Amino acid sequence: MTDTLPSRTADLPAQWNPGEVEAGMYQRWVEAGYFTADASSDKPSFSNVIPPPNVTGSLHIGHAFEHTLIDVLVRRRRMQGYETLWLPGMDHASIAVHALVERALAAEGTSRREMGREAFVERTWQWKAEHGGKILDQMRRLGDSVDWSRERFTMDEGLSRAVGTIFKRLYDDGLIYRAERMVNWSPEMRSVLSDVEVEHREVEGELVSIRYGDGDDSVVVATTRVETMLGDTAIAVHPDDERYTHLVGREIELPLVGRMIKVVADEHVDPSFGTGAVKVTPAHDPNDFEIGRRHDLPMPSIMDESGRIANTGTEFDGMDRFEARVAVREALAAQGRIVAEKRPYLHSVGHATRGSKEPIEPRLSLQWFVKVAPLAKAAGDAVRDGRVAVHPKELEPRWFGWVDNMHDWTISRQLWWGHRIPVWYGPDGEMVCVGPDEEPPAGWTQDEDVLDTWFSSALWPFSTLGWPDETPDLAKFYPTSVLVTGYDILFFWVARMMMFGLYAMQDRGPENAIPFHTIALHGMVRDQFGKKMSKSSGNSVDPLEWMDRYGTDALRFALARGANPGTDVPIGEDAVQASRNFGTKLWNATRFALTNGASPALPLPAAPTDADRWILGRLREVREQTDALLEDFQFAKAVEGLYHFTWDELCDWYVELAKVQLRDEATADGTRAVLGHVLDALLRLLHPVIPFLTEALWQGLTGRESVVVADWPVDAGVSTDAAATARVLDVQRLVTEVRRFRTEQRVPDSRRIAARLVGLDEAGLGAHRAAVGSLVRLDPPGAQFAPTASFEVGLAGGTVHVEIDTSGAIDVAAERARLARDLAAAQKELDQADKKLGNPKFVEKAPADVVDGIRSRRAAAAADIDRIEARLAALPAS
RNA sequence: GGGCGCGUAGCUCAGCGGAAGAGCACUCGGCUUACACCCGAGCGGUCGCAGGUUCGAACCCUGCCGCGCCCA
Repeated sequence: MTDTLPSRTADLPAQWNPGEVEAGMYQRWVEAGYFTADASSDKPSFSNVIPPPNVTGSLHIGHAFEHTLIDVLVRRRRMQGYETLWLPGMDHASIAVHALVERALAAEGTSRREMGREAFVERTWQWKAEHGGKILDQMRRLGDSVDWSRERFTMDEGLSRAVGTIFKRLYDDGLIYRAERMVNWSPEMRSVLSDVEVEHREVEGELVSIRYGDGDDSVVVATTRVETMLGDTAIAVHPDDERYTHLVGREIELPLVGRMIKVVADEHVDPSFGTGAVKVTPAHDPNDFEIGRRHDLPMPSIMDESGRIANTGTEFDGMDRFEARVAVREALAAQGRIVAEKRPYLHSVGHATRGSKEPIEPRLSLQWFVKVAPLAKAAGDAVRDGRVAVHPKELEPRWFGWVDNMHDWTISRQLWWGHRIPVWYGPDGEMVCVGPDEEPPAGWTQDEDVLDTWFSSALWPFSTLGWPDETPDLAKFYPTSVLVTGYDILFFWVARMMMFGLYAMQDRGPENAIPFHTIALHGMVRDQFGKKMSKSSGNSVDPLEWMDRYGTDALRFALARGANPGTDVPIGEDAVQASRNFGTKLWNATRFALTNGASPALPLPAAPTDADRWILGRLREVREQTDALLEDFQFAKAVEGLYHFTWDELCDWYVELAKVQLRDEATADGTRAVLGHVLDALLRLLHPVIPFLTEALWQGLTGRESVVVADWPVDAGVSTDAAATARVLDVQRLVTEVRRFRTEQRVPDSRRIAARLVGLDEAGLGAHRAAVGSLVRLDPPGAQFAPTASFEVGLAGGTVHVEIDTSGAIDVAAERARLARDLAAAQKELDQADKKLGNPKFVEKAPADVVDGIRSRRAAAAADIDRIEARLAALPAS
């Protein structure tokens, strides 16, 4: 009886109302200091940095996904006794912020150039204070167990110092250089972009064929960017192309401009494309630039930084590039020089992925670069020699494909929001790189440009820990343990973090220079049909809405449950709802347990029942499996396993069996202990995934402070009992068969019917008579028991003969149909087994255990057939 | 054009050499004293196609068809 154990259900509301509880619960966790790391701790460390979100950003489903995975890892390690640090923060998103602030300025009728650098930067800080960092509050709603006391921003003083320090080192080592190169230019931002900030897309343009020169000395070339002809300095043909041999070395007049340009022979020209002759604009096309270098051609720039035609001395000067494209074509047409036009013509054009999204313009420009070859090689080697693991391993080729073929990285940006390049120029063109503690020579001027945001993000795993100073944090938490991020941005900051980490920390030796031991890659969140989410297709979702509707835990559970390593995660509202339902199920099961006096504080029974032994054994297996899967970043399988255990085993079977055991004084206390013990462990195992719900339930169950800082479940010394498990499985099989019979015979679920179970003792299930009766609502046979139907159920322990009084005639046709289905299944089984066993090569070559398995399956099938046929024969004719 | 990957139940996906699985959806029956956000029972698949290896192939190999992504 429950007399000695006060019911604690009173502590637990009948329903879980996440919206009312989550925020307060999170605040308590933060105030209790659970998430604050201690660098002086003796515990082993588990640290990771959040891949810094953009200061302009707000939480989207991809963040929710990534943060859920990280939080699962972090919360588990915390419970396992690690000194955990999950460090939050943001990057300053130079281009995105510029786009925002400049748009606001334009609306006010001014511009950054008008207001000047200092005022602009001030204005931008103000913008950040007012609007930046929405995502940080949203992280609180998600339950991220981050250490807010260590929050960082890439423009913080300390992090800026790190930027200056590494720039100086790289510069002094010759790994940063300034050069005039063909770059991706954004006329709208008036800045260069790096290769990874440009995305090539197929667009409909035009292909215009133009005749240069006249008569026998003329050549036809084709282009999609007609306006660039103003900057042509040559025509190139393949050296073996006999059509043009007579022209090579001669000069042809460039239409509209009047300049004489050379015809050059170059191996890289594809003679089969178009006319086999190409116009060469060295200052405005990467391929042409290379041709220009090989043939020492002039490289006049014909466009200014905002994409307007300039310095051609033609009427087109001052026109925008797209305007000029039309005007130049029309002018050429007027001269009869247009030979052909294809429109629309599908071709690939680079577009800015940040800020403006406009087509980028290849442009010759003086910029700062990082010489990546040695750094990228080190980044590749770290994975090659196993110092850094990539999970899942299948994505390693993607990593190598990138770092082994990396181009030099353009790090200067013609922007003001960011870290200004620490190079100063003297009056006579001298140049000096000034370190953080150094003073520039008087009268010298600093480079105008700022650094790419990723230059500072690349330092994130150590700049946030205090580098370049040798801080306790750095000593304790670097290298970080794992970087969880999407495979789609492996090239963005992950590669850069690796390069800079290995470089900056090289004094620590190869093992300890790495920024993280493991790169765990996840996929992208897609809609429920597997389609990419995007604003334009209208299928993107707001995670906050789902959190409002179903609670944070439901969202986290749904996301984690879909997280197979490195693959995309389709998710729809259905999945979130199903996860909410799971939480409710767990809630109700715990309430049931509490109502019945369950407690983990009770001693496990000295003489556990089969059901006790079974569920404790299963708990052990599930715990071990969960551990193994989480160690391998297999979130989906881990969560799925816990879902199955909770719902299909604990709730569907153990709780139902427990109801019987609780009615019996001999087993009641043991059941309370087992229920309490299993739920205690289960709630801990689930806590990293659904922190809020488990906290409420666990506190209710244990009366203790918080599951956040509870110990991760370990071996309780209970091993799986094979015999007890077999008996429980037999009970399940028997119960299911009787339920099936009841359903087919249309006996209402609520109606209790009398039945006799013959052979139960012989099958080893004597102790489960009451349980079976309870689970299928059977009454013991009374004095007047007169069965109207009977059937046999073959179990591992023996055959049980079920006699049932259905209080009337049975539906013979339904029973016959049921038996026929069973017979067909058994017959198929028998045939398959016979076929295998009839093959001498199978018996000879297959492993003995496989052959034995088939033999016993055959025997079982044969027995089933005999039984079913006998039963069919005994049925009255219908 | 080069590389990587994927085609398994209506949908989304596990399984990757020895009895075809899950969630959701669907059908039928149930307010059975934790839970109708639930319970019980069910329906549903020549595992893209064609060859090959093997005693045995959804799983390994080859080719083809279809679909993604990354890099040119």
